[in-house]
Amino acid sequence: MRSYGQYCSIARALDVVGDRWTLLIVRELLLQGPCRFTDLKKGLPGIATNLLSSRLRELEEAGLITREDAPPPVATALYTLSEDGLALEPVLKSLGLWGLRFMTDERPDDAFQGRWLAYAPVWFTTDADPDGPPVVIQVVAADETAVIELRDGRIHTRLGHATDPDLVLDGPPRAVLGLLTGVIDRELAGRLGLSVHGRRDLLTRLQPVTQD
Amino acid sequence: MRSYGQYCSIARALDVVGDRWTLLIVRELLLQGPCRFTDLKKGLPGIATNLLSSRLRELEEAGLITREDAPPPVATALYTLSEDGLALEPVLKSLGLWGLRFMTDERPDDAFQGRWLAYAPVWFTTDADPDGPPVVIQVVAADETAVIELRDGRIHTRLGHATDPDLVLDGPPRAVLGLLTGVIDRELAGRLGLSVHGRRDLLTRLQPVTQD
DNA sequence: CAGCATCCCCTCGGATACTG
DNA sequence: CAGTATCCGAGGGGATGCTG
Repeated sequence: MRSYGQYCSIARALDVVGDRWTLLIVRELLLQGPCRFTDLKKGLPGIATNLLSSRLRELEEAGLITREDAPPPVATALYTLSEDGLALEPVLKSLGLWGLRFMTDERPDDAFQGRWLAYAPVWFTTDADPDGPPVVIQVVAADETAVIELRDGRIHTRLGHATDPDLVLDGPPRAVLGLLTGVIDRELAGRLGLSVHGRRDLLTRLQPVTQD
Repeated sequence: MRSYGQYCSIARALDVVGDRWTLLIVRELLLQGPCRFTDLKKGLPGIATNLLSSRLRELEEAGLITREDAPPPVATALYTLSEDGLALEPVLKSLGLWGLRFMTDERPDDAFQGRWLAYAPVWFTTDADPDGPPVVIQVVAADETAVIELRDGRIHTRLGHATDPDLVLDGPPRAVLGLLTGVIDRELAGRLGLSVHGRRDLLTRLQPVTQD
């Protein structure tokens, strides 16, 4: 990216991560941890391979990622976020929190991945009753499944299925994620096709975080 | 900007503000308040006028700014951040905080403006002794002057000169801003050409903020 | 002079094909 | 699997011109 040529930390940050795709590559590395080329490509539907390889080179030159040859079982290059790269997490959080306001716009062709189902509750919600009993929520959206666990005031998520969840949410991504992140209410979620089974009272445990 | 086509709030945020110059336009509107076309152009050295006008149109369509015809004394259009636009402040703060790590790189041709001297302390530092006595610091860098006032735990800045400041910092932007934001120490600032007059002990009052 | 629109040129991004 | 090579169109930068 051409430099903005301004002695301002925002402009200098954008000199490094302002290129198209760059912040989404960092998102993938934050969500998945160290990745191979193909892992990144899968997580970034639509990116051209030449762009991905050139962005990875630029990120390495800027010191945001390191490229290592993985040990024998894998035998391929692994891209890992450096300390400077990991430090972008608050930037992606605030950007994603701001972007929630656009998640209700209907764009049926948008790609959707289970990982995005998993990180949203962790980054954008808090447990309203941190001292309350543990809760296990199963979420299903667009053939992707994830488990949200509330325990000790922390929110954990993982892909896959839960055994005996307290609450099950199933529906299109807009309905499930919209309700979880608080951008739509339960009534609208229902009209968008959300089905809820189990202890729906537990939904109040998840509260949208407020910025700063 | 071409959409990323992902149902992810980070990707959707970048669909709106990921274009080149867009976030810097928002920065100007946050720092200056409502602006005329020419105010923005002055604050964004290097932007082409056609790009500025097209970005302003896109920002208006996205609902981030409003365009109003100013009352008679000005008789020109005024661009103002909407609520959604103002909500980008935490994004710019976290981005700028992250970008501080690049402010020590020497790039002599970078443009520098007094406003950037003023916002850095407000966004990136806190008063380490909020109950301490009020402090007035005069900063001078690259012919730009600003006043930093610490009072009641708050940090205020304005462009211009102070009468009888407690402390005066004068030097190249890298030295002044680097020291204020904590990315370089006093010794290095001195070697970069910083001159300090007055109560240099007051410098400890300004502490870099930590992210999240 | 403020606020664009137009032009040219060149870089960048996107899609596809191809290789170690 | 992990990229590189290539082509083409879109977008950015810069200069200039137009309109009130």
